[in-house]
Amino acid sequence: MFSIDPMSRCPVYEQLVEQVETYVLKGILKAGDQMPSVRSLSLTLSVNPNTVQKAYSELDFRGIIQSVPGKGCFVSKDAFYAIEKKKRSHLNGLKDQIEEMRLAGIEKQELIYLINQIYEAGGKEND
Amino acid sequence: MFSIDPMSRCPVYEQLVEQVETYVLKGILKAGDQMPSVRSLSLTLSVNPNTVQKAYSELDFRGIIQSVPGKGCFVSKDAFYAIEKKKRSHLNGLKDQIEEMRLAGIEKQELIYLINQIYEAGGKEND
DNA sequence: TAACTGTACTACGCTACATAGTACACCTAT
DNA sequence: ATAGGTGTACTATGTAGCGTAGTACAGTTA
Repeated sequence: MFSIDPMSRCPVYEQLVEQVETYVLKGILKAGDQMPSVRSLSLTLSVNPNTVQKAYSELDFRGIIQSVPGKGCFVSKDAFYAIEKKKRSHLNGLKDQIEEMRLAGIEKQELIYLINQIYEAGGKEND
Repeated sequence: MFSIDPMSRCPVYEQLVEQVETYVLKGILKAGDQMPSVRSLSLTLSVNPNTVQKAYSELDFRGIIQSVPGKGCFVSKDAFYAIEKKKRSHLNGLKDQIEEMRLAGIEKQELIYLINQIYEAGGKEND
């Protein structure tokens, strides 16, 4: 379910965090679902338990999972809402990138086309 | 002309590279313009000459400036084209981010509105 | 000649990241 | 109660990237 690219410039623990968020958004991980244990996931991904623990700790801090000592880690009830809220706050970052695209001569119509493509394809996926 | 945020997680030399690119896109830096010398810019920004040199080396590698030993560094003739080409290749990265926005429930119309806002404001800037 | 330019190199310190190992407290099934 | 799972905390080590410091060399220009 999870995959890691050790050669990426992005830290392993951060890759894990982002994958969990994406899976929650896609509905693959749902509220109440139990996450793999720190030790089992570290074996699966061939990384150190501390690295997984760091990712889980960050996810807990963000309110996406809830850690229960002795039992396990579970997807938080408000996980989707927490991520949605974060993504929405990142609209400003997206704005800056689009501005760079405009400066680089990318036409407005190209971006509109891109968006249409994504939203149409996304809708079809759920058919 | 240039400014650095030492507290940013983004390396200083990378901040410099991005600023030069942005200035070229905005037309503030034009082909043939001479860049500040490695040593003078390092004094202005209170960073090490090696850090500036690393940025200039990267810009040279990207074809955005041309280093001439003994004379100085000059904005390349094809600087704008090189950056435009790079930005266009980053459309895929933008696509992934928009897809994330869609998954997070951001409406298509919100993004369209954002784009309209940016392209209209950008046009007015040149009046 | 002197002062500027870019370039190259070594050395040091700092931080982030990842690993390794150990230990503790909690829960649960046996 | 015991054993084995769970999350958590801690120290120690190694590596890589980044930034700084200092020095040196070659080319250009006034």
